Parts: sequence; C-alpha cells; structure tokens
Amino acid sequence: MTAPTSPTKERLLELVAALGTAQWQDFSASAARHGLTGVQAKLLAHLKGPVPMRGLATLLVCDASNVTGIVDRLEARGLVRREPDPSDRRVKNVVATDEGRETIRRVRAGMHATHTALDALDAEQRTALYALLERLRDGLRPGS
Amino acid sequence: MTAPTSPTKERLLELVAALGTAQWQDFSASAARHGLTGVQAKLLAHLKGPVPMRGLATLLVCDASNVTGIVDRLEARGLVRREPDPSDRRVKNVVATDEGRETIRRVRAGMHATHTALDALDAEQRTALYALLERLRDGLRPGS
DNA sequence: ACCATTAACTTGACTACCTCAAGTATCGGG
DNA sequence: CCCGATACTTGAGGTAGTCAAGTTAATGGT
Repeated sequence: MTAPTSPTKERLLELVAALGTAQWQDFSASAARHGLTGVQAKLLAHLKGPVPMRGLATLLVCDASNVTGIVDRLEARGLVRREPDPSDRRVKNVVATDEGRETIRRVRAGMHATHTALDALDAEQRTALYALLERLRDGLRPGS
Repeated sequence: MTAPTSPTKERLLELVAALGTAQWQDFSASAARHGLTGVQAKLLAHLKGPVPMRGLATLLVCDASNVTGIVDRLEARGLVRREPDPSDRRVKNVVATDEGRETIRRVRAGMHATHTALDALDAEQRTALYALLERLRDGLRPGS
C-alpha cells in the first residue's frame, strides 16, 4: 500500500496543538528577549497600518477594555502611538512607531526554533505545507 | 514552472502563527463551554497517567509555583487529584479523576472548527500534512 | 552516620491578562 | 433634536505567570 493508513484525526489534532504551542513558545521567548510579553508582541505584529482599538480587539478576539491596557503598556515604552481618527472622533487609531516596527521585526527574526524548522524543508515541501495550512486555516476561520 | 515559486518563509511563518492562534481559540472556547480556562484544559490534556507537579511545569514550560495554582483550581472542581508518590515523599503526583477524563474528552470533541477543518482533508492530504507537521515539530522542539 | 547539597512543592508579593459592568463622548437616523 | 448604537476608558475581580523564600525530603561524600 502507498499510504500507511492515514493518521487518525486525534493524532493530527494533537500534532496541530503541539505545533501551535511550540510556535507560541518560540514567539514569546523571542518577544521576552526584547522586553515584551507574547501578547504585546502579537498586538504589535498586527500594526501594518493604523488600526482602531476596536479593530485590535476583534483581531485579538478579546474585549475592547483589554486592549486599552495592552496599548497603554506599549505606548509607555514608546513602541506605539494613539492618534485621533479624523473622520470619527470616538475612534483612536493605534500606529506603531519606528521603534515599534523595528522591534517587531527583530522579534520575528529572533524566532530561532521556527526558522530552523522551516529551513529544514525544501521548496517543494514548503509549497505543499503552505497549501495544506491555508486550506486548514480557511476551515478553521469562520463558523464551525 | 510547476510550482508558483515556493512561498516565502515570512508567509509560512505568518500562516503557522495564524493556524496556532485559531486552534487555541477553538480549544479555549470549547474549554470555556465546560467551565474551564484554556490553560486548565491544557494541563488536563497531559494527564494520561499520574504526573508529578514538576513534570507538569516542564510540559507547560512554566514555573512550578504556577502549576500549584492551576492544580488547586482543578482539584477544587474535582477534576484532578494529588496523590503522594510512594517512592519519593517530596513528590505529589497529579491524576485526572473520572470526571476529569470525561471532561477533557468532551472538550476535545467540542472543538467544532478544528474538526470541521480536518474533515475537509482527504486521507492522502492528512497523511501528507501529518508528515510535514511532524517534521516541523521535531525541528521546533529541542534547541535552535 | 553526618552534614551539605540538591530537588519538589508551597506561599507571598507583584505584574500581566482578561472579562464584565458602568460611565463618557460621539455618531447617525428619525 | 432626541434616541439608540458605537468607541473607548475605568474599576472590580479572577486567572496566569514570575521570582524569592521557606519547608520537607532525598542523596552524595567523607
């Protein structure tokens, strides 16, 4: 037989969980080396442009009041800035400062374990992995 | 060319992160439906047999004193039991109660998004995914 | 056998994260 | 103009995480 009987869903589930955990550990450890918590770095990672507080709460899947505290701490370190939205005075847009952008870049670059793991795959494997993960994520995203 | 140039490492990194996050959200949401936090459920998931507190700290990659609190709360709910280790009186082994085992089983079963996502793959895709993830995790595990 | 070291666990103090309820300011439609 | 909805903040309360210190028990060397 070509395939040694496909792995059970339980085994796959376990593996996906283990991978997610390992990746988060790697990310958090790298963030810690730059004086950030994992959550702070994750928020920073979402700031490719200005994002309203509410939008961050949606992205992080948490209450808006939680975002207030995280942004407070990032702002105190000068990695992020709140600026008023010109078209809606209720909204505060969060923007990464130059230092913030540089910091998150370094955090990503410092994920040694993840980089090493990905380096172990050749181009073909990466393409296959990408396709499979994309498919998985699409199923994982919306609702059930 | 057959492959549309393999995806950049950055894109793959991002995808792995997104997948990890989505999976954790799904797990935590299912745990919450059973009155548990994600961390509590994760600890419970490791209890296939008796595990000393220290071992749990290693598995969860956190300080031993942190485990004390988590186990306290699980024990208060009757999902877990501390029992003395016969061969080393310093050690307390944590064991899941029947209710604890049943609860974690239900939490896993309640991960609707993950199950749906995995159901979208055929046997061949699962086998390929499993192999790739296993490879990734092995690289992600030890040191750099 | 004895003592020093080391290991497992808990406690206490402190911070971060997270949610909910309530409050303030603003927006937008009738 | 007023009412309801939306964006954000604040405060209370609980979980999660770290570090330092303390207790108890195992262990190794002499």
